[in-house]
Amino acid sequence: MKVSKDQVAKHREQIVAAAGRLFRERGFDGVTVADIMKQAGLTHGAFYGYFPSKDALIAEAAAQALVPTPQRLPAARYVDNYLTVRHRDDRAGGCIFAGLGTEAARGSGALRHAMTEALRRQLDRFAAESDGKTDKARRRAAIATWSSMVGALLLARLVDDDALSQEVLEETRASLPLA
Amino acid sequence: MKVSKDQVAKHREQIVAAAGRLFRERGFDGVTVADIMKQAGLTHGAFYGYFPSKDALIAEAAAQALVPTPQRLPAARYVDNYLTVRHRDDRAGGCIFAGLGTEAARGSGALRHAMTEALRRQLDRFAAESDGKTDKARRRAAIATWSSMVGALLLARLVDDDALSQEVLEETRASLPLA
DNA sequence: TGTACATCAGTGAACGCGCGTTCACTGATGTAC
DNA sequence: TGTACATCAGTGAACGCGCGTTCACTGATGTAC
Repeated sequence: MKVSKDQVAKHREQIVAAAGRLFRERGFDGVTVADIMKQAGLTHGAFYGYFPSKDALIAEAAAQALVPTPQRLPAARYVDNYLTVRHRDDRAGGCIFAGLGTEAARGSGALRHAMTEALRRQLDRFAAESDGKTDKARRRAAIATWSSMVGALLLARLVDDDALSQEVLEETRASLPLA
Repeated sequence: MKVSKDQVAKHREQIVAAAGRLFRERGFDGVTVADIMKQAGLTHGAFYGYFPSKDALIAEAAAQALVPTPQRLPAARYVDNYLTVRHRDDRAGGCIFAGLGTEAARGSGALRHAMTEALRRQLDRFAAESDGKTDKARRRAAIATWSSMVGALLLARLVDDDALSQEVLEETRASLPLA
């Protein structure tokens, strides 16, 4: 049955939000359109009224999950929260780079573009809060910091030994100038 | 038709090698059993004479791709080779952590275990060649270095802007003590 | 060494399932008067 | 404001395809004599 315009807008948000969480939790190929629609409280048939394809939703869900949070923590606090067991275990709500990075590298142009723009924002932000002397030094610190963070979280999630996993998080955090 | 024991051993190696390359290139879900068998010069039906399932092959192909190369480069040279455009563009022959890491984190126990053991070897190796003063400092440097490398290569492959991609590789390399 | 036969690696058709996607239909919305 | 009707969001069955996996069969291997 037809539904009010408000409901349509709400449903669209629910679909994108459900997709963002499910994709991060299970990977792009581990989630079906029907899974997403069910989590959004609809049936799978309604999907194609909102998006032309699963790929289109992937790009939009990723872009949505990459918008900066309104309250910008200082970079140092951001880093501290990032390299934690809590973040490691919150795949559905966690960083997309560390959660879907290797799959996204083989993804659509739209997806890769959204992630590239998010990476630029992240590097600009870290560079601005770095305490290097030159622009070049600050930018280098930002790149090195972000690479470490993404790599460490990926490794911490991959490993099947909790002690090693925590060690990776802790030692990486301890090695970062910002933290 | 039946085939000699030598051929069987050769075929097994070809299957594992083809799988290792194809999985890294296209992801675990982007490659079919038939794709792998074709690349190994056989038909798909023969697959289950070698492995009980695709998952079992995934674990074995990853373990195989993770065995250390016989000639061990000094860590500094390894790092220099790792953070290059050549490695970035050689997905099929490149590092599994940066090529399949986020998918592997959702993979089977056998796969994650193989990657965990490979990570331990890598960290031990880097720590041994680090020039920190204490064991703790050397280990921290090894973890920080490897996290940066994996993260940087992942980001360099993900990005859709070649200049930014190369910048990530170069600035990460420049920030590493070992290089 | 040569021969007969049991073994078994490989082939390719087939199965069953789940996925992305389509579509005829339903019934609530919201507009025109 | 109330009523009639066109619109269209949502439903759920269905489609078509590709995948992992199975299996009856083939014919080369390698063993027993």
